[in-house]
Parts: sequence; C-alpha cells; structure tokens
Amino acid sequence: MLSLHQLRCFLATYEHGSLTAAAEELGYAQPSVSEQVRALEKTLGVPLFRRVGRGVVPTTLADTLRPYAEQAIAASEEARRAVQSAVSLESGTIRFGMFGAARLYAGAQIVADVLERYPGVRVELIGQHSNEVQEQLRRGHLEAAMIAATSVESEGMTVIPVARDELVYISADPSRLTTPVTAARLAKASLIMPETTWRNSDSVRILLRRFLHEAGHNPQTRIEVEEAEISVDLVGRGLGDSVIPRAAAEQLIPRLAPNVDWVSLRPKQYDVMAIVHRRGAVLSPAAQVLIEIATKHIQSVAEPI
Amino acid sequence: MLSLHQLRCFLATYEHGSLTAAAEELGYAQPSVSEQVRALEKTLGVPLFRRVGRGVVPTTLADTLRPYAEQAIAASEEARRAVQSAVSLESGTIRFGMFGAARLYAGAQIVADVLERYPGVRVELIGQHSNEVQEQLRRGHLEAAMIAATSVESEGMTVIPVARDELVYISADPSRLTTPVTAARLAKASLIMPETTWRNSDSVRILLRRFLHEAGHNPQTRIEVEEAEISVDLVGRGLGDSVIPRAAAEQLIPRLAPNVDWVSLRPKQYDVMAIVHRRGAVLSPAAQVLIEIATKHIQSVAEPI
DNA sequence: CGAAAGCATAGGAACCTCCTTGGGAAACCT
DNA sequence: AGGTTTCCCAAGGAGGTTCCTATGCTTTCG
Repeated sequence: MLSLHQLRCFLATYEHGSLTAAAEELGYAQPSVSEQVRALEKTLGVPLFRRVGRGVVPTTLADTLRPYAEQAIAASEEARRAVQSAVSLESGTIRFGMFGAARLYAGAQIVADVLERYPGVRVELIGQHSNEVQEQLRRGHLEAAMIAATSVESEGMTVIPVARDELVYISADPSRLTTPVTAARLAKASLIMPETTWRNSDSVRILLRRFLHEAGHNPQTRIEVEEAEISVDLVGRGLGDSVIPRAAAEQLIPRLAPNVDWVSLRPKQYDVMAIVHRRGAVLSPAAQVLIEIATKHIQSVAEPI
Repeated sequence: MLSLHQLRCFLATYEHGSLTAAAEELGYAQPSVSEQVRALEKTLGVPLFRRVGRGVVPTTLADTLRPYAEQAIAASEEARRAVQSAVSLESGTIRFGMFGAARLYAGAQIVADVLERYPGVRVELIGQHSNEVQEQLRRGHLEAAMIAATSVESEGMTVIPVARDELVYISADPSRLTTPVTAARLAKASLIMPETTWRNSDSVRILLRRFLHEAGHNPQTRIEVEEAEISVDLVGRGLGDSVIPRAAAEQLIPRLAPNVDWVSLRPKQYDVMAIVHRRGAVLSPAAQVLIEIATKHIQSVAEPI
C-alpha cells in the first residue's frame, strides 16, 4: 500500500538526485531511504530511478509521479495546519446547543460576541427546544448546551445552573394582573401555551403542572401553539392568557402586544437555565468559549444563580 | 508522523460514523481501525471523534480535517493511476537520444509516428551529436539512443547496428564528380566540414581520417562549420567540397544547393548507425517503442544491416 | 591506481500492525 | 425492567516493517 513516508523519501531523493543526500535531509540512514524507495517502486510496479554509478537518476515515470506525490504531501501538511488553527480557534466551527427561549434572550448577541473575539470561526447555534438539544447531547452530536434544567433527567449529564428566570402570568386584561396569580386562579384561567410538540416535557409546562398539582388542581390549556411569539400575539388579541419566562415577556411584549402586561405567580416559580454536557467530557476550547459568553449574556437578562 | 493509512481509516470511520463499519469496509478487524484513528488523534493532538455509547460522532475538528484527508488520499490514488497510464504509454514522456544526422533523416517523421500510435505521450528527442548523446546515456539521463556507432567507445554499452549509410563526396563542380574519389584525391581537395565542436570524435571525421591514413595521407579541412546545412550551402556556392552521409546529401542538396551533386568514395566508406543503451539495462516500453519506430525509419532512408 | 563517493546487502533491535479474546457501556427489544 | 445486541476499548501475542550499523561493490576522481 502506498504511504506518505514512501512519497516523502521519493521526493527527497528526486530533488537531490541522491539517496544519501535524501537520507541526510530526512534524518535517516541511507539504506532506510533506499528501502523505502524500493518499496515504492515495488508497489507501483515501475522503476523510478536508474541506479547509475555514483548517484541515481529519475526516470520519466518519476517525473510523472512527482506532482502527485507533492500534492499528497502538501495535502497532509495542510491537514495538520488546518486542524491546528481550528483547535486554536483561528478557524473551524463552534457548535453549541441552545434551547429556543435562551436564543430569544441572547442568541444573536452571543454569536456576535464570539465572532468578535474569534473572527475566523463559524458558529452554529443548534436546537429549537431544550429536550431536542438534550437529545443531541446524549447522542454526542453536541458537546455542550444551554438548556432549561427543569426538564432534564440529568443522568449521565453534568448540569451547571447558571441563571433562573421567573415565570410570569401575562394577560391583555389589566383586571387579572392586579395581584399575583395563585394556583387556584391559574387553574381557572384560559391558557395559551407554546411548545406544543414538547407538551409533556417542556420545562415551563412541568413547572406549571407541579405548581398546580401541589394545590390540588389540574392544568388546562385552551390553545396550543408552537412558537412563543405566537402565543404572546394571541394573548395580545385577548384570546386568553399565558405563562412564560419573564425575560421572554420583557422581550416579546413591547414588540408584539404592547397592551399586554404581566404579574408574578404566588408563590413565585422559576425556570432554571443551565449549562449541560456529558458527564466526564473534556470540553473543547470552542465549547468553553461559548459557555463563557453564553453564561455572561444569560445572566445579564435573567437572575444569576 | 501522519500516514495515509491513518487518513484512510479516519475517512472510513467518518463516513460510517462507526469504527466497526469502517473496519468492515477496509477489511480489518475493528480494534485495528480503532488503533489507527487513535494514533491519528495522537499525532494531531486533537480528538476527532467523541465516543458516545454506541458509535462514534465526528467532532468539528474532524469536519475540518476531512477535506484535506480526502485530498491526500485522492492525490495518492491519482499518483498510482498516472504512473500506470504512463507505463502503458497512455501518457507520460518518452525520452530518446538521437544524433543530429539521424534527426535530419527521420526525426520529424519519428515523432509523428509515435504520437499517432500513442496520442497521450510527450516525446523528447534529445541531443545534437552522437558523443553528447552518449554522454547522457553514460550518466543515465537517457535510457537508449540512436547514434553513429563509429564514434563509440562502447565499454559498458550495448550497441546494436541498425543501418549503414555511405559517405559521399559532394561538389558544385561536375568535373570532380566523374569518378569515385580516392584517398589521394580527397587529400588534395579543399574540404568544408561540419560538426566543428566534435572535431576529433565525429564519426564522419574518424572515418575520413582512417580512410586517408591508410593511403598514407593526412586530412586537411579548409572550412569548419557547425551545421551540416551550412556546409552544404557553402559547397553550393563553390567554396569547397565536402563529405557527408548519402542520406543527408539526398535530403539537403535539393533544398539548399541544387547545383551540387555527389559521387562515391573509393573504396566506399560507411557510417554505421546503431541503437545504444547501457549494458544489461532493461528497456522501458517507451524506449522500446521508440527504438522500433526509429529503426524502421532509419532503414527506409539508409541501408539496413 | 588508490581514494572517495554512493548504492546495495545483511543482520539484528525496536517498533508497528493486525489479530483474537474478553469486558463494559449504551441502545434496543420484548 | 431485564435480557440481548451492538459497538467500543483493552490486553496480549504473532508477524511484519522500519531503521540502524557494518560491509562490500561499483563508479568516479585525482
């Protein structure tokens, strides 16, 4: 089988017209280079050099081989270089999981920050929802992620809480916002909830279910939609109320439904955001950078833990 | 050190997302591929796959590496292919030595014939003079050549005579061409001789010197020029006479000096053309092809042996 | 003709490659 | 939930490769 080592020896010999000189350049003894070249000639089945008195002379077949050999060597060296520069974050891709709400909070700003610090990299923020992200983590397609920790069955995962965000009750009807909403009142409300696909494992849903169960009530939603933006929009149209993280409320309400306002639950409920990665994993520099930046931003819009 | 083998294992693993599948494709046991990949990771100093439960998942560094690995592999395969096609004369270069006069006889026709039979090849006809060609042979820069055998000290060389060509006396004065020219007459003639640089080792000179010496005369040349064409031209202008191979005379006189004619020497003298190569050398297909074609053409203009 | 240069060969030590076997973890299947 | 399968890693050993030193042979050069 053809090997780079053989090609290296061939090229050195070709350039020097001498096995001895090639060996010296490569830091080997002369018979070693001789052996490699002979092996190459054998695998190709053709003579590459004529052994002629003092020295060796390339055949025309060697002339034919040379450019390809050079290309192979060059590609292998390029490979080394490219990987090194990627590992030092001069290039390459940083891939990081992030659930929908967190992206809403700070996604664009995080990408901008990373690109400012590492102009050569490509950034991928992956995943729509915490559970989806978690699945990718579990499968190893992601190294680390920022997720809503409440929804995590954390087996095999290391979870590092970073910030918490209060869940607030939003409504277009000011009369429902005069006092904090209790479980009893929430159970009677007509709710519009997002994240339909993840109905049973969405962290906000889990929190609400627990909140209601503890007071002996059952959750009940009137309208299910996929996007948080749409549920806020619908609340603005007076079709129902909703419960969403406070940072999401502050971001979405002014934009989508200025007539909507919010009030706390009683007792207050918190969605916890956390960094998550496989237990025992050694994080790449890329992942560490993104964790650092994402944490900083999340903590600037939500409450640090 | 990076090796093609490692890259091959890496690529197979990358494509299958599995060491086992890669091993199967490559025809190895799984631990072997595993070892190669680990060695590659070690030499690069970076992780290329995350080992995650069942299967492995490429890291972004693997994504970075892949195109370079593919390029290196591709170049090595191209190398193989290129050499094979060159050895089968589908491509590559045929290099062949040929002394000036022989090129004059049939050079262009030989090149045309080779190209017709092997459209992909490049042809190099090398060398101005038999001695120069012979030197290149000795140094191994040429595999084989067609030379004027008279001038060869053939030690270490295999010489295969192919054709002989009579040396003829040419003149613009018809009165000197009525009878064959003897050594006595030649000694008195005013001669224009080509191949100045090779004065002492040119085969025609050697033949003439021997021809004259045997009759007790000394050679004497009036004008020395480099090119056979020029000497014929000068003979046409009546500045002297010359002795050149008959085939050269037939080719050059109509073109350069129609008023010139020729006559034999007495006794007739012959320049011998031969194929020459290093003793014991195994000739490449390319060289064999050129020998065959050149021989055919030389024998069509000169007298076969 | 002797000296120097340069390739080939030989033999042995170190290393690499590949295999088989066995173990453990994750995923899949009742 | 428990058993089975899948897939990876680890270990150990056989066989091959690589690389060295030493030596011999041929060519070249003074």
